[in-house]
Amino acid sequence: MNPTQIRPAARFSPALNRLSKLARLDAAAHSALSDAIARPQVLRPRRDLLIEGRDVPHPQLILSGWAARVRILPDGRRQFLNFLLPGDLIGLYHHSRPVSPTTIVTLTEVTVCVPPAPGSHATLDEAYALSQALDEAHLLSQIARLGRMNAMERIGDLMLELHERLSLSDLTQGRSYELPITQETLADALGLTAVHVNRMLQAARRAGDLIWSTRSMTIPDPQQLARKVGRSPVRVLAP
Amino acid sequence: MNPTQIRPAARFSPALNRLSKLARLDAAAHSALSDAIARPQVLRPRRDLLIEGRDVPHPQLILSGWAARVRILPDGRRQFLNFLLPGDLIGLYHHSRPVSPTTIVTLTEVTVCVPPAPGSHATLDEAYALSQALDEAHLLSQIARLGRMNAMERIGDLMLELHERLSLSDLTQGRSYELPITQETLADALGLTAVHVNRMLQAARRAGDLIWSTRSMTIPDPQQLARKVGRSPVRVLAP
DNA sequence: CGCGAGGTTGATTGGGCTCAATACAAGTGG
DNA sequence: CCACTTGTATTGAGCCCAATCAACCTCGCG
Repeated sequence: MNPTQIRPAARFSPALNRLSKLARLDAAAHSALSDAIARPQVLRPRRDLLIEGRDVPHPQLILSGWAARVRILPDGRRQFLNFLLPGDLIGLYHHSRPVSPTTIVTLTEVTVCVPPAPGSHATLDEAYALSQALDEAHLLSQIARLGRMNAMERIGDLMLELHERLSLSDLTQGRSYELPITQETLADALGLTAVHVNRMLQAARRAGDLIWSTRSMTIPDPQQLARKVGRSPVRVLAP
Repeated sequence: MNPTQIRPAARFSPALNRLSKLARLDAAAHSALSDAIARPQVLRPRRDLLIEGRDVPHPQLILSGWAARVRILPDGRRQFLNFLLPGDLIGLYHHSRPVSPTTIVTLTEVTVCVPPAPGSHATLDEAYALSQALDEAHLLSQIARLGRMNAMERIGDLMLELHERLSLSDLTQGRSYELPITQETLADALGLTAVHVNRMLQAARRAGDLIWSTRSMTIPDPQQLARKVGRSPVRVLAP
């Protein structure tokens, strides 16, 4: 079956699911979101979704594919600041005339839409706020990762985070998930070189911690890996 | 003159100034903020302002002193995620029952107050949103710093950022500012060891880039240093 | 005067980088 | 169908930046 023939609501259900799980959307919010999703926009890989220093015209919701915030140093060194996955919001600010603090670039083919403006549905606003809080928590984790973890721990920790995040939008298959990025991209997210990431991934496989093959990642024992790298799950909500 | 005898509005003017500069506060917002500032709370160094995983009871505004978000790894490694300076807001979330993603600890004696709740003054909300956007931009910078800069660049870049931020609240004296933290604290913010920070600070002095003495930092030529470490100022607002 | 925190210095080690070559698969055009 | 290109992954050798370990110094302060 050709995936383009699937109804948007079904094709982009991961993004919808994520927001629905964050806050229980009422019928009106859900319907407004569905309407927005019905007007998707597709971008090829390596296209800019936002550009550092430019005005942010409106927020966007990732419906499918992977993107990343990126910062390039004057001499060409590149750092991916965080990954943006289906269900993630970008460019959502609450002040007037916002300017993007970073460029956001697509890593794969990406589908986005313009979500309902904040302030129209209380439950949706709650989902937006939660999404933003999660985003902040992930940035903080990224800082600790880069500042105080060694290469092996960084990789393990990030792979666990991605599993955690993707499972929120039902994009995991048990202990596996699609990881549609190159080792070089991974390196630029982890503050390492591609060569070293390659060696560490092999070491992780030998240790039975991570199995990477053909754009897919498997974590045989997430609990054990979490213990090994000293990771605790991200939480922003009281139980 | 004993500083405790100064009126709160004057003593804590740096924090007030910062928020006033972010958005032009109208009289009502300014007065509400002044009322809040009139009920300050003082904390000694090394006290927790928020604890990771615990409920956030209400937002807080730093009136004086330095604090930091911190993450401790199970084996004791410590990473300061960002510094919190006078005028910075903490624990401001827009969803119900927020939980703090990190512990926040005072580095010096710190004065805080509970700022007016969001939603009561439009200009104040604008200032809150801008403050939050700046905060996010600084987190992103911290990620690039840790991921892709060497020790010397990290130090220069952070010292420039602090100068930039402190000047927003008029806490700079020309090219100098008070830096009331130890080299070990700096090391934990920069993902380095205290020993190495010490060596690099000496090298920076020899190079004429930074002059650190008795808790005070001077940047003889900010422009030149910015060029040297490849830094561009943080902006979140269209001009 | 003794103590402790913070700062300084030297010697050594090592994790991750650099440079370089090779392998391999997917296109792509002749 | 093959030659060629391009992007990605892999492997090896050597080096360097920052960590580690260990003294020692300085100063404020009880």
